[in-house]
Amino acid sequence: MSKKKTTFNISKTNNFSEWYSEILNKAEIVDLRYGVKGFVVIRPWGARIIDKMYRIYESALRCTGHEAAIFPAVIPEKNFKRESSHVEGFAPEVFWLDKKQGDERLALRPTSETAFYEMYNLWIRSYRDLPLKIYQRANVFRNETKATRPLIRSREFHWIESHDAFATKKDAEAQVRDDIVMTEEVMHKIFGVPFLPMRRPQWDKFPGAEYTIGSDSILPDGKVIQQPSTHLISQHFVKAFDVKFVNEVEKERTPWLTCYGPCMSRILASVISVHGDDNGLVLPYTIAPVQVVVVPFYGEDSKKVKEMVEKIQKDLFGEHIDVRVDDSDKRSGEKFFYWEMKGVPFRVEVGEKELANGEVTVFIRDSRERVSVKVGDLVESIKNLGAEYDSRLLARADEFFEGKVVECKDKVGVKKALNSGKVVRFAFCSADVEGAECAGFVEKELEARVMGTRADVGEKVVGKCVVCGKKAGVVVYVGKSY
RNA sequence: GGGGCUGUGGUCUAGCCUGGUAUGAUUUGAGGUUUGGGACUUCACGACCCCGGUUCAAAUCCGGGCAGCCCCA
Repeated sequence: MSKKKTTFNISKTNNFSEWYSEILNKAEIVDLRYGVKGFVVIRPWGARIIDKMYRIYESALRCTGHEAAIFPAVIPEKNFKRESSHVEGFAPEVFWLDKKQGDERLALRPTSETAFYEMYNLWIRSYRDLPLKIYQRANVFRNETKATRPLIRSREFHWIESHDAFATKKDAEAQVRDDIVMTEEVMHKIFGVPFLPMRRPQWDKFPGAEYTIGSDSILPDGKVIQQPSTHLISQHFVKAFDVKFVNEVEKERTPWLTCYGPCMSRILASVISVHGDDNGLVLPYTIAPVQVVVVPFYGEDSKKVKEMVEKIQKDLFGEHIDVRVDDSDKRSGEKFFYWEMKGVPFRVEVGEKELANGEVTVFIRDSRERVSVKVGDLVESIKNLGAEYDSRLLARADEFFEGKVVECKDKVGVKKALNSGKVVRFAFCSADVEGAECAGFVEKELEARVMGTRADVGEKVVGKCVVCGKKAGVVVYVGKSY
C-alpha cells in the first residue's frame, strides 16, 4: 500500500482555519491581494458558483411571487436617518461618500430598506397593490469593526434582499415563515447546508425589526455562522417612511413589511467548508461550474477518441450539463488532481481502452470511485449520478450537523460542550429583555452567543434556567460564533 | 477591539540575528523527449509592501503606515 497522498497538507478537521485559507487560494475562489481590508476579488471559479446560486435563489423567489428590481447603491442621509434604531444599528458601519449632494451626505448602502421604502411610499396606494414582493441582487457595504475573514465576514458582500409588503400582519408573518421554508428548500436541500432557524432574542434583532429569525449554520470547527435572516419590520419603521394604503372600505392603513437576505458570498463559505475535504473542493452537482470534465487519452487512433469526446461534449451540452473537455497537453495525473481539487463532481475518461468496450469510465469526486458506463447511457447516468451525488453530500452534511448539537443540564456541561466545538441546547429564563443578564453571562463567562429559540418548532421547556436558576421560560441554543 | 506572527520575481522560499553582488524551486514563454494518477530537460523573462530615519552603504537596524494570517473578544 502506498502512502495516502492528499492535495492539502493541512487537515480540514484538525486545522479548519488554515485549511479554509488555503483552499480559497488553491481552488482560485478569491484573490486576497487587492489590498483593501475586508474586500476581496472573487475569481472566475468563485464567481460562477455564486452565479449559479443566485440563479437558483432568484428563480425560487419568482416562484413565490417576487419580482426583480435594481436599486441605487447610494442612499441619502435623510432616508437613512428616518428610523432611529436603524440608524443607531448601522451608523458605525456606514461608508460615507466624500462627494455630497448639496449639503447632504450620501451613504453606500449597508442594506436597502431605506432605499426600497422611499419608493414603496410612492408605489403602494391601495390594497390592490398588495402584496408587493420585490427582490434585488446586490452588493452591500459595511465597515466591519470585527476581524474580517474572506467570504465569512467581509466589508462588501453579495446577497439578495427581498422586501415585501402586505395588507395584514398575518400575511407578513406567513411570509416570514415562507422565507424559512425557502432557506430550507434552497440552502439546505439544494446547496446542502444544514441550519437551525432561530428566533433571535429581543436584544439581538435587526435594527428596525419587530423580530428577526436567523438561520444558523455550523462550520467544521463548531463555530456558528449566521446564514439568511428574515425580519418582520416594525410599524415604527414603516410609519417613518409614511408607507400607507387604502383598504377595501376606503380606510387608510399601514402595510406590514418583511425582508429576507440570503447572502451568496457567505453561503459559498459554508458550501466550501461543509463539503470540502483534504483533496480540495467538493461542490454539489447542481452548483458546480463544471459538472463533468472529460479527460481524453489519445493513443494510436486518436481520431476515434476525438470523435467520441466531441459526441460526449455535444450530448451533455444538449442536456444543459456544464461540461468541459480538458484537452491540454498536461499529463493525465496532473489533470486528475487539478479537477478534483476544483470540486468537479464527475470526470469522464475516454481512451481506446474504453472505446473497445463501448464504455467510458466515470470517476466520482466525493467517493473517489470509478464506474463504467455505456456511451449511449452517459447523459442519463450523469443525471442520475448527479442526483445521488447531491443527496449523498446532503446526508453527510446533516449527519455532521446533528452530531454538533447537544443538550445540557448545567453550566459545567454547557461550558465543556462549547469548548469541544458543540452547539448547546438548554433551558433558559427568557428571550425577552429579562433574559439579557443571563445572556451577558453566556457572552462573558462562556464566551458564546445566545442564538435564540427555535422558530420552526415549538419546544417545551421544563425546569430552571441553567444560568440563573429561575423558572425557565424558553429553550435556547448557544454556540461560539463567527 | 486586544494579543501574537508575517510581508523578497505570478506563486512558494533562502538571505535578516552579525548592513556591502539576492538563493533555490515552481509558474510563464520558446524548444526537445514524454503522456492511463502530480514527467524530464535546455534556454529565457521576472522580486526585496509603502513612507521616513540611522549609515559611505539598508531586503537586513529603528519609527510610522498599509495589508495578510493565527489566537482571543
